[in-house]
Parts: sequence; C-alpha cells; structure tokens
Amino acid sequence: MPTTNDVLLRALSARYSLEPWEQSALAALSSRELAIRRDAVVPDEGGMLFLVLEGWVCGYKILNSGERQICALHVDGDIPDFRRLVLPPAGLEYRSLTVCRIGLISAAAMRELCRKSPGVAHGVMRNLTVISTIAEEWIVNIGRRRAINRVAHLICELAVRLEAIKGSIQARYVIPLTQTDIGDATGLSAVHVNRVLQELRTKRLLEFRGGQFFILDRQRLIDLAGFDPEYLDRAPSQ
Amino acid sequence: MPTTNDVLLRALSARYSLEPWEQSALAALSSRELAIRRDAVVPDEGGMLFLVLEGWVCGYKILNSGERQICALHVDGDIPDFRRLVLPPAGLEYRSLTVCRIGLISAAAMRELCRKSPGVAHGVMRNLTVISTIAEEWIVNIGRRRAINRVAHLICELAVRLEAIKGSIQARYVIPLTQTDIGDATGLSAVHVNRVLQELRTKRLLEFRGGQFFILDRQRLIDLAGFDPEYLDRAPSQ
DNA sequence: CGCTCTCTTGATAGACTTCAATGTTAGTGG
DNA sequence: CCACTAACATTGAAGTCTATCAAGAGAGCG
Repeated sequence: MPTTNDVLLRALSARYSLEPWEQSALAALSSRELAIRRDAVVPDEGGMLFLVLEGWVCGYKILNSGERQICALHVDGDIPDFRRLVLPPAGLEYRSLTVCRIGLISAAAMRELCRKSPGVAHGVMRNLTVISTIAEEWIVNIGRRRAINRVAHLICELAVRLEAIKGSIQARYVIPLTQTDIGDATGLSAVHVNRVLQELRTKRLLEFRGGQFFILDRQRLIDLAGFDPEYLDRAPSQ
Repeated sequence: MPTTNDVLLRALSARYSLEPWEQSALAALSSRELAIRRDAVVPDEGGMLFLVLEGWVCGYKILNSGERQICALHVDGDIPDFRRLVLPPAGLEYRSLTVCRIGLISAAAMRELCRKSPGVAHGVMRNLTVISTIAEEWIVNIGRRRAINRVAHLICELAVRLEAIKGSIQARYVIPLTQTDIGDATGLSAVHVNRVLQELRTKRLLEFRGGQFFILDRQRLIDLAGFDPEYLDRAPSQ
C-alpha cells in the first residue's frame, strides 16, 4: 500500500539518489489521496499533480469525429502529467481503466521544490524524458507497423513495464484493456484488434482470457513486434 | 546570424525570465558551431547537446523492414534532443533536411548548470514538455485521422511554428520536405501524399511549388485538419 | 547532355473499417 | 438458483482507403 509520498520519492529517485534533505523535503510535501472507480475521468483539480498509486489510467484525446486516440497508458507508480508543472493542461484527458488509488500533490509546491532541489529537478526531467521516449515509440508503432506487429508491440511494451514493477518476467500479465481500448491505443478498430489477437493466438505467441495475457513465446513475440526490450531501460547519463 | 549561446538563451528563457547571473552563465558556456550539408546525419558527438541554429532537422527511426518513421521536425531555434541531458541517446537518429548550422554545447556543462540554476532547469523542463506535447499530437494525428486531414494537420502545425519564429502569418511557407518526407512523418506512402496534396489544391486550400506552400484558406485548412492553433502556445504555469 | 531526384499518373491489390448480427461472460435482483 | 441485463468478444460480408508496382515527366546539376 504505497503512499503518495512513497511513489513520488521512488519516481524521482530511481537510479539516482537524492540527498537526504531532498528526500525529507519530498516526504514532507502534503498530499491527498483519492479513490476513483473504473472508467472515471481523473478530476482535474486545479493546480494538482496526480500520481497513480494503484491501478491503470489512460491519457487520450477525442477528435471532432468522436473517435478516441489513447496517447499513453499508465500503471502503478506512474506520474502521467508531469507536464503540468510547467505548462497548463494540454487538452489531454485522463481516465481510469480500473479502480484506482490516485495521489495528489500541489504542483506549486513541486515547482518550488524543483527550484530548491537539483536532484528533484533532475528526477522530473528524467520522467519527462521517459514520457516523450515512449510517445516517440508509439509514433513509430502507429505510423509504420502493420496491425499485427503493432498490437504485438503494445503488448511487449506493457509486459516489460509490468515486469519492471514486479521485478521479473511473469507467467501472466494482467492488462485491463478491452479490445476497444487496444484499438484506441494503436489506431485500429476494435474488430480488427480482435482478428489480430486471434492471429497471435493461432501463431501460438499469446493466449488471453478474462483480461489476462499469457505470453507463450516471448522471443518470437518480440521479434514479430520489432520490439527493443532496452528502450525503456537505458542507463541515465548521470 | 544567431549564435549558439543566443539560441540557447532564447530557448530557455522564452516567456520566463532568467536571473542576470543565469543569463551570463548561459552566455559563458563554451560552444562550438558546425555547418552540415543537406541530408546528412547530425553527428552524435559524444556528450554534446545540439541546437538547430539555422535549417531543418528531422528525428526518425528506421524499422527492420527498412521503412522510416519521422518522429519530429525541428526548425531554427529548436533543441531537438534535450533528452540527452538525462538519458543516453534513445535510438533516434537526426538528419538534416536542408543545409544547416548546428550549435554544440557540452551536455555535462548543461547538467551542471541545471544543478545550479533553477531557471535553467525550468527552461529545460519546459522544452521537454513542449516536445512531448507535440509528440502526443502526432500520435493522435497518425492514429486517428484520414490521410487528407493528417497531411493538412502537419502543414498547419509547421505553419504555426514558422509563424512563431517570424512573428506573423505569412503569405508563403518554405517547408523543405519532399513528399516522401511528408509520408514518413505522417505514416503514409509518398504516392498517396501526392494525391492528397493535389486534393488540397483542388479544394483550393493550398498551393505548392518548388518547396513552398501557399495557404490559400487558412481557416478551412485548420477546420479540415481539426487543428487546435493554441496547442503549441499555452501560457506557462509560472 | 545525361544523370539523379522528385513529382505525377494509372492500374491493381490488400489491409483495415464499417455494419450488423450473434455469442459469451459477469453481474444483479428476484 | 435462475432470469435478465449490459458489456465485451466474435464472426461474416461488403466497402473504402491506402499501398504497391510501374512507368513517364520535369527539374536541377555536373
């Protein structure tokens, strides 16, 4: 049951240690916690930065046509909208895919802390960097891969991210996305996602039942996806 | 003829003023300048951060299949790979679309300056934020728009960015992209880009000759693209 | 003048979407 | 425990958008 401040500390200090005073300053930030149900908009509390303590959240835009494009998926420990520290909310809406625990921290307090603490500022930069690296990979995925490779790539990415949380390769992956969600994340129709998933099953790369995915042949799935398992996992410069 | 340090200062202080000592620290950073020809890889000088002083640069990835996806386009005054400050190069390659003047600054020196100067750190965060905001818009564009709207959207984005540099709406826009480049940026084939551009011409939204685009009906183009003219231009939180 | 790169055009094929119906599952209340 | 509902998954058929292939036309350049 990690608290908001635990998650914040971990997100900002991963692979890079903060000074003790920076850690205590983070721990001292006042925070609030929020439980939200599945499929709810994460409330845009003015000037608050939100953290995903537990659960899944997606960030998306709705087009004039009414279609939805999911731009990012976030799991336990993620801080989806770090950009709010610097610029006002950017037209992206966040919605829960599962029941969630959400942590809230004052953006102004975080800005103030960034100003005083180089380590925290560095952590924020690293988070912003990872977010844009993932976004670029999505651009490549959606822009240039066939449907089957595209869906495989998304699953590889999510699997690797879940492994990073759990610490090891899993037998099964709980990915609470409907086929419509997968379509909205990959730029495909739900019907086609269904067909592609069946093809992945036929190829014996993947099994799925009740929101759980079983990766049957990890290496072949990675190969099919053209997935680079390192891409989320590069050592920081400093 | 802006220098590397000019561009750096402008990129980091836009809409947010740095303290005099921060400005002088930036001005005092030692920099190098580099002239590169069209269609050349921007050399990945170990540990150097590069700035586009003049010209156009694209960041892209090549898939196993040999296809290319352009993930970002950069013009005068942009700092494409700010991420290098925090993480090592991320598989993205940068290539010039025109003859370019490139500025180089030591990433380690910038990191050191970020550590000492909250204003500089804030400027870096703002740049990282803008980069990921654009990337998200590209995801939406590529994922959910039809070819014609997609190309229109790219042109709107580039037009707005060029306007920001020039300071006003232009009669013509020099966009040195081949139709193949536009295809690689939008996830389309060059042949289809050609047909789409002709359709935009037929609709009398756009004219193009010799690498120059003339936007004939700005409002209708924006409408067709579903473009939000504000999206690059939100006021900073602070 | 020939070379290369880019743009253009037509024909054909294929990937993916849309529409519509049916099956499946889990949850709810009687 | 069963009927009822709603959400999601699955299937088929038809249609559309976009890719691919191939060839020719212009334009710039040595």
